[in-house]
Amino acid sequence: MAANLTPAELTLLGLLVEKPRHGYELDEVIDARGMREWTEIGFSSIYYLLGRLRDRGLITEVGSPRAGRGKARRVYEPTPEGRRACARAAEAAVAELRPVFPPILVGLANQPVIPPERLRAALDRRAAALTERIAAIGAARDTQPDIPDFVRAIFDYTLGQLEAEQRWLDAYRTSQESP
Amino acid sequence: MAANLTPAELTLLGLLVEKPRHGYELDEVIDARGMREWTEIGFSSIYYLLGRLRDRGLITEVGSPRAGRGKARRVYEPTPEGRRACARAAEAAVAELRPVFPPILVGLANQPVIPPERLRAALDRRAAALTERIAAIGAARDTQPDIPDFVRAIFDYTLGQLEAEQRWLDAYRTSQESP
DNA sequence: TGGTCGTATTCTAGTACTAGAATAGGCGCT
DNA sequence: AGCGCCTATTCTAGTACTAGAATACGACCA
Repeated sequence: MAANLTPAELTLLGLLVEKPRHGYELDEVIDARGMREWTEIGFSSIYYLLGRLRDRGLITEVGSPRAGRGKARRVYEPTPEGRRACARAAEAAVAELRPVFPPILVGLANQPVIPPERLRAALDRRAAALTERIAAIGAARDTQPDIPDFVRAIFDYTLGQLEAEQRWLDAYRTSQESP
Repeated sequence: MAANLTPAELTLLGLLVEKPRHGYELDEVIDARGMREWTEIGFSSIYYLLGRLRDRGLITEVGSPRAGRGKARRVYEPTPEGRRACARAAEAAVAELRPVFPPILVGLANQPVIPPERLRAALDRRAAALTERIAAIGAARDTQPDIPDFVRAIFDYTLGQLEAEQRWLDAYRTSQESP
């Protein structure tokens, strides 16, 4: 049994399950869907990851159509084993509670070394960024017409986390104000 | 100006600002405070990271006391530059809103490939794990007597995130039940 | 005095990943 | 035909990190 897929591998494999694609196209899709930031898949790692998935027998080259000018593309699609691995990995990712601790926690752990006024300013900056991002994500969710159920779930999850952070931050800032 | 510190580097440096320590002791402290999981600092990377911090002039060896039997320890303490870097990095970590996207999002993005009954079971498992962890963290926070303010903040932040996820999960599960 | 125990560090070899340059190769134009 | 152009892939060299084995070395004990 192959080792589990990393989040990045699962992401690419999932896009290939959706439909066969070639490397360059994967890069474009990642951009188009705004997945660049959170998947942390850089351009240069796409071919590398594709190579690994292929070596593990999870995807296979399905043909090399040529589009207008340009070098021949290598289009990949998942093998049956790849489809199974994708479902298994997605299921595991949904079930596994592996809290990911954002850098702010490390920052808070070192809070005593930050001069108080700088700490306050840093918290203010975070609050502003938070408000802005919540608005942006809310807008993205509400303006798009026919979001599939599962995409809406991603928006909602993210918004829930951000709003929880906002509440925490409000409480923490007031508690700092009057010690 | 040195590049920014990674979370792992900031963690170690922060522990050294607290008080001078040697490698083995850092490993013990990380265990004792339950930081192993979320900092993701393995034993074997401690000396590696210490070496890098030293090469960058952020810490310096302060002596090699010997304790009972055993090889000479190398005790490090931060340099003035190291203290500054620590404060700067901690401040940046507090201010910077860099959402960290947990694997569940990748799982949700691939939700359509998961058979419905397996998805439901996976969500159930997550709910159980979530309840358990919330209870454990709540207990840890409330049973310890004199938690410093900033440590309580870390607990509260984490609890807030987990509870938000719990609310989301409840809503999502019921929405799945009756499509 | 020599063995072995416990503590702490260092070394070795390997994996994973990344940035950016180099390359491949057909298309369209003149 | 030949030349530049555009698309897409592949290569090169390096960084970062990790697991686990190997080593160092004084203390303690027979």
